[in-house]
Parts: sequence; structure tokens; C-alpha cells
Amino acid sequence: MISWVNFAQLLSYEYGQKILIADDEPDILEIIQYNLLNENYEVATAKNGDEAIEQAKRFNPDLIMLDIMMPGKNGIEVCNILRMQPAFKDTLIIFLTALSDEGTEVKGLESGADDFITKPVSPKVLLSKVNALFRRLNKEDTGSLLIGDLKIDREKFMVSYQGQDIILARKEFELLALLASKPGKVFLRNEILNQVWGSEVIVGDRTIDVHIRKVRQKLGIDCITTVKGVGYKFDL
Amino acid sequence: MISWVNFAQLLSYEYGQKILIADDEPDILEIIQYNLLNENYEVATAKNGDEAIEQAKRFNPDLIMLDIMMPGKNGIEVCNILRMQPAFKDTLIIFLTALSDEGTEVKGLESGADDFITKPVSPKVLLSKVNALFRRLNKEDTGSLLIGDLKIDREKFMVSYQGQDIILARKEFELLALLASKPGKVFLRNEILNQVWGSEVIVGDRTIDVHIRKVRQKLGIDCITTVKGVGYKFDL
DNA sequence: GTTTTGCGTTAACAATTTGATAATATTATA
DNA sequence: TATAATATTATCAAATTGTTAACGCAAAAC
Repeated sequence: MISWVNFAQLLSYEYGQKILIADDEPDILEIIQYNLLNENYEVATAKNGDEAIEQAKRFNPDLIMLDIMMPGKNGIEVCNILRMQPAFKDTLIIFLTALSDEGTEVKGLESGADDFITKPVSPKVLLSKVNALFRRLNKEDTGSLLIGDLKIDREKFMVSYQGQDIILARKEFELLALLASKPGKVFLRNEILNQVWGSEVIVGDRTIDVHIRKVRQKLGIDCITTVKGVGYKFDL
Repeated sequence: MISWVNFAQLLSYEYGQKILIADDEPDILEIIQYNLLNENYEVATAKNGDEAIEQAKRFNPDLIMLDIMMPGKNGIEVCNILRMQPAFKDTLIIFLTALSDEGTEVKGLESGADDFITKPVSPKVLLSKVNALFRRLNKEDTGSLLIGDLKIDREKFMVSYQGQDIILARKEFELLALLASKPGKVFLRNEILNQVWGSEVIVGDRTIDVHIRKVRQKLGIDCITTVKGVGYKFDL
């Protein structure tokens, strides 16, 4: 009988999520590993950047936790290298950072990280973040979104507002789908570029604006807000 | 843009957690409601699936308890419909089930439930589960600061006071977020410069004052105190 | 095989917002 | 009160975004 199993445990058990941790401090490595194993994740570890890259290729994890400061290649470098390879394009990456330094975080986001955890690591925060990321991952790509009168169907690639179908081009659709996936959340321009255009492609800054404009125009409703100097957010 | 959703969220933090119960048996509805009210939860009820969806949208609960077997739409269907909407992506959902039927439970978990309670309902079990779920939820809560009636959401890049949204420019927001991150602590002018402007940028001393002034003005409340010759601190 | 169509991108410029500073007034404190 | 520190205000330069039009390109239609 499966009753009283909590959702996160079932998910991690069912899907056998694999996590790679890279940190040069053995203590941290051990604490994190212990907590993740407890939640039925499969865990591999690495002591430096190069080892992390090797392990990533061999172990093919679903999520990678990278210490930013490591001997040899640092976390951001590792992230950049991995993101260049199609195999790790969709792999979740979390940075561990000692500082709550905003500059580092921005650099991290630019290199395509999905989240940050600041040291000292609280096991509870860690687990909740990991669980949240997996939950999001498992949900986002599938199914359809419904926000008020706006329907976004990721499978049929279609948008409708108050029953009226709206034809969006691919990039426009992905842009809208991304913003609408978390109403209210401000997506940085870099996040948008990474998610919609991919971390390898380099396009000018105006490109985003123009697509935003097209989406706004086609939707005909004011639901995308500009946060100047930061990014865009969706709010009906 | 004033967001209704955020207002509702703020309210829910202020007035305690909101719970929606959906069950077609009035007795059960009443028992559960009674127990939850006793623990200072805010409670709404629904007698069938469609009503549950309506109530969910209107009441915006933090937790929804769904009877699996209801006339019209059953609990699993309701759950699936709600989970499609980003607004309910993180809402806790508990199923009530009379059977300890394994198949049903798996289906429930697949549709994104967070837990199960088997009937007949034991008030003790019910409360402990509800409390546990909220404890977990509150720990997962990331980035959003709440100080009294003031809410600072780093992710949404938004500030609201008593439910009223306040538009801050980037530097203003970062300045406030920094000060509010440690209420009571006095931040030296140098600390502020390093955190908000970065250690490389050089700006005059008056610049800080001007930004402080703008924040004070926009907030409309006296929560930033000047410590002459030292710096500034936040205190509601 | 050619034409057409539509998408994604960029350039160029307009419009807007932001942030920094100077100049001046005000306040706190020795 | 004298003095240094901060508050206020207006102004301007810089940064950011909005808008339009045009171009290359690929897929679809002819």
C-alpha cells in the first residue's frame, strides 16, 4: 500500500532523478549527498570542475549542483562548457555560492543556471529547491496553461483568448508561454534569451522587444509589463 | 498595473491560511470545517466539482481538500483542471478518499496532489497533515520578504504595502530590498554603494540620499531611518 | 523551378525612464 | 550657534525600451 507517501518522495522515486554535486569541500559534499539520498535521489559527486564535467558525461544527471568557487575550472566555467553541449541543454543547474553577491548571480543566470543556493547550505532549503525544480520540469513542458480567459496549449501550439484563436509564430509562442508559465515573475532578458533562443544563439537586444511587441499586438490585451532595466513579466 | 492576484496573496499572508473543502457529504464538510476554523484557518466550502473550481478562483485558497468521488466533476478532474492554471500551480491539494485504493491514489499523485486523507476522517490526522503541509510550503517560499504590511518580492520585482502595489525603479528597489533584508541593521554608506552600485562604480555621496528620498516618498511610510554620520537602517 | 509567403532578425530612430549631480535648504549635534 | 551631514529640488545626460521598416532566408505554394 502506497498511502501517505508524500508527493516529492514518490516523484523522485518514480522517476529516479539523478543529481551530480560538485564541490571542493568534502563536508558540504557529504551533507548534501546525505540529504538527497534520503529523498531517494541518485547521487554522484565531483571534487572540482574538470571532474564535474567528466561525471556529467558519464552519469548523465538530471540536475547538477555546482560550487562556484572550485580549484581548476570554477562553477560558471563548467556551466558554460556544459551548456554548449546539446546533451546538457535542458539539464537543471544550481549554483552553490558563499556570497549573496548579486553580480555573481547575474553572471550565473547569464550562463544558464536555474537557481542559486547560498552557503551555508540549509538542507531544508536545498531539498525544497530541488523538489521545486523537478516539479516544475515535469510539469512545464507538458499540458496546457489556462490563465483567466487566455488558453495556451503547448502541445497543439495554440493560443486562444475568450474562445478566439490567436495565431502566433514559434518564437512569439514560446515567449508568451514562458512569461505566462509564472505570472507575475519578472523574467530577465538573459533568462528569456536562454529559454526561448537557447544559450548558444546570440541575438541583439532589440529582438526581444520586437517579439514582445508582436505578441502584445496579436493578443490585443495589456498583459505583458515591462520592468525597465530588468525584464518583462506577464500579468493578466 | 495593480494586480488582483498579488493583493489576494498578501491578504492570505496577513489573515492566516485559507482552505477550501469540497465534498458532497454535508456531514463531512461540517466536521472538517469545524476543526479547521478552530485552528484559525479561513475556510470555504463547495458541494461538487464545478463549485470547487469556482470557489477556488474566487477564494484563492492556499490549500484545497477534494473529495475524490463527487457528483459532476470528480476530485481528480478538478485537480487536473486547477493544475493547468499557473495561479494554482503551487496550491496545496489534498484528496479525501473513502477507499484505500492504490490505483486511485496513484492517479491522484499523477495529477499533482500533495497528500491523501482516507475517510473516515480523524480530526487529529487531518490537522497534523494540514499543518505539516503548510510548514513545508512556508519553507519553500523563496525570495519574498514580508515585513508587517510591506511585501518585497524579489522574483516579481514588486513592492506592495497593504495590498497596494508600489512601482520602484531598479536602484530604488535594490536599495529597499537591501535595507529591508536585515531590519534594524544600520547599513554604512559604503556597504550600500558596494551592494547596490557595485564596487567598481563610483558615484557621489548625494546619490544615495536622493534614492533614499525617492523610496521614502514612494512608500509613503516612515520606515527608513537616517543614522547621521553612519548610514541608514530599515525599521517598520 | 520559380514565385510567394511568412518568420526571425536587425537597423534606425523616437519615446521614455532612469540615475547622477549641482545647487540650495534643512536638520542634527557638538 | 556653528558646522557637518543629510534632505530636497530641478535639471540633464545616459541608458533602456518602443516602433517601424526593411532584409535574408527557408518553407510552402504554384
